[in-house]
Amino acid sequence: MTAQATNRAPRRVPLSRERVLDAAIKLVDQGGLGSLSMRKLGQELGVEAMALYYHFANKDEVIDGIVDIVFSEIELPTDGTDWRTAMRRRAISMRDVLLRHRWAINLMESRRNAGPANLRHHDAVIGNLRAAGFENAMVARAYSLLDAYIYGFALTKINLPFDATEEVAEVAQGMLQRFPVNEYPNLVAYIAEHLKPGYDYGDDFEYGLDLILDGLEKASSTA
Amino acid sequence: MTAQATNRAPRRVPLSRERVLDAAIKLVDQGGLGSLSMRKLGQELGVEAMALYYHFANKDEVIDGIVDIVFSEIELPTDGTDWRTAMRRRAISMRDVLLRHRWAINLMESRRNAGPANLRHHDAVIGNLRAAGFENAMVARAYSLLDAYIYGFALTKINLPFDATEEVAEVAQGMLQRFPVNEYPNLVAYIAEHLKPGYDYGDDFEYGLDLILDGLEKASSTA
DNA sequence: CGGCCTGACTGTACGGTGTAAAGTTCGCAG
DNA sequence: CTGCGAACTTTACACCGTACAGTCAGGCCG
Repeated sequence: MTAQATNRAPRRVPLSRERVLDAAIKLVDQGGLGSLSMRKLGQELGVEAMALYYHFANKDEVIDGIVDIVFSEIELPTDGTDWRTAMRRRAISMRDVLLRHRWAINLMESRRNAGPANLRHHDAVIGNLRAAGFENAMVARAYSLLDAYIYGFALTKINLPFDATEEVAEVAQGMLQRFPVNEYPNLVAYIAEHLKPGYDYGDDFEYGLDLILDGLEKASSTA
Repeated sequence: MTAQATNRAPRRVPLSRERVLDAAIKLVDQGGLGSLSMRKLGQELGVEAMALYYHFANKDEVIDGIVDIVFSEIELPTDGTDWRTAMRRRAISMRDVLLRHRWAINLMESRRNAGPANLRHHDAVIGNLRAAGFENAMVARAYSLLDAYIYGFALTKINLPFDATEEVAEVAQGMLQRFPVNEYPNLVAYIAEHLKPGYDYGDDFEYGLDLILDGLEKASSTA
């Protein structure tokens, strides 16, 4: 039972891409992309920063990795689901994922090295639309429109400089206070009438989503 | 005619917020947000980095400034224009502006200190929709939907890791090469059939925009 | 068993970043 | 001429990504 008996474990479990990426996601979910530094990441793993470069070529490769993890969390269309249901579920799942990983939005479509989950996702969506009879031009339009809406919604919602509903009016008022009264009458009226506590900007997501799906359905049936 | 005669101009024209912001926009339009540093900005203006802190509290204030300049470039609805025309023109103008200042998208809705152009923009859009008879809840939905689409489209288009149409297929092929053949059959088929030279992803913007405007029009008329 | 190799990691260093704090210089008011 | 305040510079600090060289344990070969 002495320590050296059973070859007492290598002085430390070696790193792995997976362990590093998990730690990176944790860091970044907490403090945003800005709080992901190689030094902090190393610290989180009990290792010097430079150790990470044994497993990743550079920081970008780490980011590629966590982006693909985010993609893997989005619900894929299952075979045979009709396109409208599949797209609706995907959109809502994607919005949830993006809101859970607020840092990811800017990166999802910008990486030159798409990971397997990313490609799988695109493959499944395109497959579902093609199976539903959409021709290529229509696949492109539908996909572009839906993704733009989902990303854009997540982007605007995440970037809103307030979180809780209660604060909305306050922040808005604060912004306006620095300007002459009645400089922005419509904005003022709108805020006063509409931004009451209880209003959640996020509720409008499904309204817009269904409006878009309606439009696509009509377009695909008359084509 | 000697140099000291007419009080030979202060050793140098002093900085101004405007001059600084112009230089900042120039830097950032060329090399992205990442290439905006206080030192480079100072250098651009023939001044040490710390001189900027006499005119701006910090770098964030500089960014607030250039974001508001971007807002000021978006075409505002003019009084009396019917909402659909106004929204369509605004959307296209906004897309153009965002594509011209690719770095701005992430920042447009995230700044805690909205500038005057930003507020003026919101005021004008809300004013137009209200004048068209949209009630507050509908104003919120329409605005949210349109902005999400515009931002999302700009975001996905800008983030596309290729520029010229010609490259699209190549880049896509490059991504796929690292994976087993037939791992992503739908994606492969789609790329082969649709991403021919000549296809411009950006052309789909107006299709989606009109689909959304159609939906909003129907909703507002049946309300 | 001795020697060596190699996988995994550490140490040190360089040029970059934002910005706090103090020092400098110059035009102008008194 | 004095003094002051606006505008700018100097210096410094803590942090960043990462190049490059060094270290050290475990496994393999003779």
